[in-house]
Amino acid sequence: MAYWLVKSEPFKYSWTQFRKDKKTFWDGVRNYQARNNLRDMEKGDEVFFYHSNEGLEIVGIAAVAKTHYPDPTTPDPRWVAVDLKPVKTLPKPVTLEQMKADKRLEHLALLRQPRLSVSPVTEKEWQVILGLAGLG
DNA sequence: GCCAACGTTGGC
DNA sequence: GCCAACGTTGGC
Repeated sequence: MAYWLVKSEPFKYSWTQFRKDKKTFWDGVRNYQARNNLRDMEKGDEVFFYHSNEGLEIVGIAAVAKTHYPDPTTPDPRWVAVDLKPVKTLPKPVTLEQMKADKRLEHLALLRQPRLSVSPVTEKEWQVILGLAGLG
């Protein structure tokens, strides 16, 4: 069981929309590191859903519903997609500011590589963020 | 295989 | 809307 974090611009695809859809394809990733992370996802892995540009906060938790398959949005075989389903909305969203301010999260991949759209989260970091979200 | 140019992302 | 950071592309 591993933990991840995905980013989405709320204008493009928001958490609210995701909850309504009950499920989504996580596609359109065009970065090798992010792609490798997608490929490493196992069914049941949990994933923080982060709003970039607008909000700048983790708003919910999703889970991997289906492991990687070829990205249907491109004929290029290099890229993959996964299916995600929403698990729960955070009682208190965790902002980027909060995470930056927390010494325990200084190695968080999101903070070190802000441009990576799919990044790993360690179990320790996961627990810290759950705590900040009011789920500790 | 290197490196400059360019495009994209995302925080501010 | 700007700009810095970084990944990718393409010429040599």
